[in-house]
Amino acid sequence: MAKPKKNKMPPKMEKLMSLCKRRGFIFQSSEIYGGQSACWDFGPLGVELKNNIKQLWWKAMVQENENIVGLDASIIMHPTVWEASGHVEGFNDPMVDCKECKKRWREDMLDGDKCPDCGGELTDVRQFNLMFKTHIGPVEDSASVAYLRPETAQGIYVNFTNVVNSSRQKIPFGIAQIGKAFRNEITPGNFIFRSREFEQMEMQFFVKPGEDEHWMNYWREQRWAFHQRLGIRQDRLRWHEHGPDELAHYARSAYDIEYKFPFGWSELEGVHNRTDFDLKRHQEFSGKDQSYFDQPNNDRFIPFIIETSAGCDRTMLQVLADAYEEEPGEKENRIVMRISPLVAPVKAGIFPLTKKDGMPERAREIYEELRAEFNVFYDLTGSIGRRYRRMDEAGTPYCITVDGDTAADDTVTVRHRDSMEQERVKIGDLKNMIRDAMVNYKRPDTVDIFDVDDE
RNA sequence: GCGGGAAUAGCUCAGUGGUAGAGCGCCACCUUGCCAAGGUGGAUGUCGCGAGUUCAAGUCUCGUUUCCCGCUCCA
Repeated sequence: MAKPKKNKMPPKMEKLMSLCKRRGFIFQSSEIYGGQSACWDFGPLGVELKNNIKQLWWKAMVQENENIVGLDASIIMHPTVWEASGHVEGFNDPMVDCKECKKRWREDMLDGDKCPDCGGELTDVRQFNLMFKTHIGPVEDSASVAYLRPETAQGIYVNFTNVVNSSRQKIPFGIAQIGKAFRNEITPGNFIFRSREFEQMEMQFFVKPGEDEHWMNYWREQRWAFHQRLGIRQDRLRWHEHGPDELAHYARSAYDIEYKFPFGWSELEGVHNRTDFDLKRHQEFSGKDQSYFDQPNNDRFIPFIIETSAGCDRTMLQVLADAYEEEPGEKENRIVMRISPLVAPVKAGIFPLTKKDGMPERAREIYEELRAEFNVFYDLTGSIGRRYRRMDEAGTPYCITVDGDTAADDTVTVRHRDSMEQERVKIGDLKNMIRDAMVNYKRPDTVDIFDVDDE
């Protein structure tokens, strides 16, 4: 098994990053200027994949649940929001470094002024603020200070009463949002796993106190099912329950879904019981009533919140890492991305077998027909095998080839990415074939030559 | 921020003081009836940046910037 080398990331991560750049999934931000650390740009294939993941999440939340509605809140919010949320206090960590062993500690977690590890002398306290600070208006004085949101959830909480009053939703109901969040991480890294600008997919579910643990269980099941829908290998997913010492200040219980990345088991998303902490705090800081009136039962209460909070970029990295495989080939390894057709950036490549006998023209006709419904790709450059392999790296599930028989019987060769098998398919059946694959995809059980040991 | 590593073509790298290189990839044409075949031609570099030493610096010295890995945290 491949062990990570010193000063190196795991081999599979290097391979994956290389492919992502080569094929146009992910580029480093501002690369021509030397790069901006922990910021990433999504290329032509990457933005398709990411959009597909977001659309699937939105469908699973908003479209398939009549008691969940959407929201798109502003990134810059009133600064008091972050006092109420605890971020101004909680995201300001006083840090000290040991002058001897160079370890870093949170000053408020230490007893003395000596390093707990080696007993060395510690540096003076430095404040680390995890929130990006900016200024509203042209003058940089303290009155105009503002923060980029470090999480999207608060945009939902502060709109709770707006949604109740405008949408006629009754508890229990949820508000879903996809959006960017920003954290000035001290330790970003592992490709897009932890970046300073990232995207969250959050659904906050408002429930009656006492029914909170029931809904925790319900949403845990729903979120687990989502990853199966993404076509992720199940043996690489697990739950992690937060122990009492891990729980955030707002949480009563918390579960994380973890994925076995090439760099180890890491958190993908959380399902948290946030109690009535958030709405109570906003009621306190804003002076506006945040309670909900249950008319049929003549009952007034501040709802509990069950939060499902997923990292969009992490989910994308999960899909990419789970998909990446190398198989021994005759000359060199075949690299194939086994991405589910549901979220694959390109659903099919359409090729003329040769440039003769009107094949390019016929292939373009099919291309025009299919691209009205799917993202498909036309290519006539290089040998047919080379074109197949290019599509393997893009994660394209089907290659459709027009050959000499096509003109006679209106059939094409369909080459399957996962099995590498070929079959004749009627041109008129192509759309249904792709639609069906997007619903019924089953990832083959394959051995990953880069797989890491269990921890 | 602290410690370590690194920076040469799109990618992987070679080049230890004397004209800037290879493989792969990319583009064009030829060839090609199904898994990175072959041929011909082509584009692409202030060797991260700035000083210094030297007749001469990708190469030696100093500085600097950036990235990567590790350290507290989390989506």
